[in-house]
Amino acid sequence: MTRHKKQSTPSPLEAHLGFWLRFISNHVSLRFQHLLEAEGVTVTEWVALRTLWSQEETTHAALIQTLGMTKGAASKVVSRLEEKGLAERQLADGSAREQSLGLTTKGKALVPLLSALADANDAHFFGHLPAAERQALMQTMQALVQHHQLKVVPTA
Amino acid sequence: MTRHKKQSTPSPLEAHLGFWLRFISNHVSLRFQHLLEAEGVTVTEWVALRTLWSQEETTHAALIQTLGMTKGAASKVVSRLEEKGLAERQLADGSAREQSLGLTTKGKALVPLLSALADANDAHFFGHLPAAERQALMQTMQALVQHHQLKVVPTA
DNA sequence: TGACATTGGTTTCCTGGGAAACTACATTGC
DNA sequence: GCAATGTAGTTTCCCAGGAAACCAATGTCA
Repeated sequence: MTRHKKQSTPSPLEAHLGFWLRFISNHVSLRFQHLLEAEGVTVTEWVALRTLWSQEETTHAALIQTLGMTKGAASKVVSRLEEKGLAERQLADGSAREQSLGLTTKGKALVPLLSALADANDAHFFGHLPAAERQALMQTMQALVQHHQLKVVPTA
Repeated sequence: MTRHKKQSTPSPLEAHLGFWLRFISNHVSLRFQHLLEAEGVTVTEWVALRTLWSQEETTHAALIQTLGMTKGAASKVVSRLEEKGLAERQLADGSAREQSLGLTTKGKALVPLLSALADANDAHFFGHLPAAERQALMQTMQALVQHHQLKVVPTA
């Protein structure tokens, strides 16, 4: 935190909460990425799949929202999923342009499996914490989102 | 967390602590990135600069450590810093291969400024929290690192 | 109805990082 | 002394994502 006296030396990296969050977050994501690898899917693809799973009909725009990526990137994600036979685009009713995205049966079958991996990964990293602390941590994070009105995950 | 009964529906993304950490972390990094942009420097470059600042003499290997990147990528970072006139490589004494890295005067001058930005960014995101909570959060993060013996930031 | 603006989605170009091949120095063992 | 092996650092190739140009369908307003 900034103090009023002039700092004689620039604050070290580890002085910042941002540093530690990034540190942990990267580890968590990286491990998850390795888990997913076995299923031939990337983390972003997982997010997309999970999103498509919840809503039977999803628009491209909605996907962009939850993915927190540019529309160009999102478009490519969908293409990849299509190539892997997990999702498919089709034109939305009454439009020759907007598309509705959905999972293939293969995709639908895969999601629960991936979800289990996500659970496992979270358990691996945080399972040893007392439930109260886990709860508190999640609370804090959500409060931050709230406080700053953070809208969409920028994949940064 | 995994329950013993079979889940009827795959757990949503937001059920995972990893999700929230990534969410916040990305926002924090992204904003910092924008701040740095004005100075023509990326986040990784900042990390490298700050590291070089602490030790008057840094080896390439040491840099790789703190950057948490492959040696190839690290090498490129150094090259970029060199092009920007912020750092320089030179052969370590008594070796025709190992190099010692250091900041140029321009680089040395820049670090405190960037450091201030890092402080400001952290303050922006976490400054409103009571000191105790900030403390607790950092504690939790560091405990996680400890518990899992996390070694190096994988930039993922 | 027809010009213009808007909007959904794709494509192209560029950048940063990982993987692995590669180069040149260094070390070890004979 | 010199082959074989190891090691520091660079380079090449590839992939994912952002930015912005682009294309086509839609909406709007005169």
